[in-house]
Amino acid sequence: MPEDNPPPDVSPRAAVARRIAALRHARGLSLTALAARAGIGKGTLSELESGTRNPTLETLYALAGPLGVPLTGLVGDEAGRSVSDGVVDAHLLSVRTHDDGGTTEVFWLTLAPGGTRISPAHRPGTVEHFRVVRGRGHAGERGAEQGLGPGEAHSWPGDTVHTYGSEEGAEGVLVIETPGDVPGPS
Amino acid sequence: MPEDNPPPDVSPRAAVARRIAALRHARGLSLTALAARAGIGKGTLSELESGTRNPTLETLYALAGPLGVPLTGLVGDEAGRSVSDGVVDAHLLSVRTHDDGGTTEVFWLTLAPGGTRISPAHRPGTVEHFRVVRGRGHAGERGAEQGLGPGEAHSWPGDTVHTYGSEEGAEGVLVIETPGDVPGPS
DNA sequence: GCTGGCCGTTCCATAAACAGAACACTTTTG
DNA sequence: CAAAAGTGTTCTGTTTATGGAACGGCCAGC
Repeated sequence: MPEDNPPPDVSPRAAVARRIAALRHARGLSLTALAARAGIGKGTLSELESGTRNPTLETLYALAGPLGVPLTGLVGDEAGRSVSDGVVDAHLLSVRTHDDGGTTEVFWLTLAPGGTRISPAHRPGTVEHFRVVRGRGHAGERGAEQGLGPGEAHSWPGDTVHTYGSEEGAEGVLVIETPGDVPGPS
Repeated sequence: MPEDNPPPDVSPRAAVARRIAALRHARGLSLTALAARAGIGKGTLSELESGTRNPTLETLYALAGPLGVPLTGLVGDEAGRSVSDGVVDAHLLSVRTHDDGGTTEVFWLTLAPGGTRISPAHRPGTVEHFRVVRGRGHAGERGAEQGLGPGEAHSWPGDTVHTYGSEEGAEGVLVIETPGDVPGPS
């Protein structure tokens, strides 16, 4: 049965809702005040921030002005954001979803000097490719890491435990390919 | 004269309309095909591209996936400029300028079916790397192109004439490394 | 204690965005 | 040359996002 099992809420609606509410609070504006400045109904804004509504482009545009952000600041998804843990900084450049449900993610990876990060296994069939652009580093399946200098690349299965690291620091392009077509329940 | 000079149309609606149409053409998708992949009505998409509709957030999100761009790529101003000549669509994901003046550019390349593009030599020392993610294509120094399928990669010097092409269409990640060496004043 | 102002939420009628069908038109195929 | 398959646009009824009104909760000032 197609039970609607909403995961952790990845919907763009919830993300935008959170972002608007956060920006409004940061500006010290009340819901009523922001609605007035944006020229939209306060009920609209209320339900929008609670994630129960699916705003139109023009509603978002009306809000972007008074909030002092470009439209991309409201809808900005994870692309362009960095995830950093002090050792590895992964800057997501692109996400592609393919017909079969597989995805291709492209990251700019910055490895801090002297650090190593252990990454858990991803889903079966995942493949990772890392091309070093600057510095020297090492990456690959744990126990089978390969040293890499500028211009060198290495590929490995992402569905086992793997590591990234560098002694002197390194930067490069990381491509993660996740397969689609998980045998659905049918 | 009370001519209501129709403004250059700065409305977000028209801008998004143009962007979606441009991306769709660059991918070689028909309106019908894109609507199907996005899971939206074709009438919806038609009127959306003509600028007569005010799309909701979720409609935009549905389109972003099949078009292979983040949401910001649809509503953003220049977020990731695309250069297309009908055969090759190069979507710039990232540019890095290094200390020595060298640069690394990361593109998402979409090769239209049945086309080949000849690219002139870049500056000496430039190196290009192309990794195919979907479809099949060929790339490399002219006369020494290499056939590539999903997951395969090829590197070649960018300072000679080289080509990109595909019979059935292909997509992948292209990395162009330009050396520093700029006779900087210092 | 009341009273008035502002807060955010919930409800309502209207306008419009939606999916899909019907359409005219062009290109391909036999 | 006719049939078939493709293109994008226009029309339909249904769904839903919208602005505004009504509502209860909270705090200040008389």
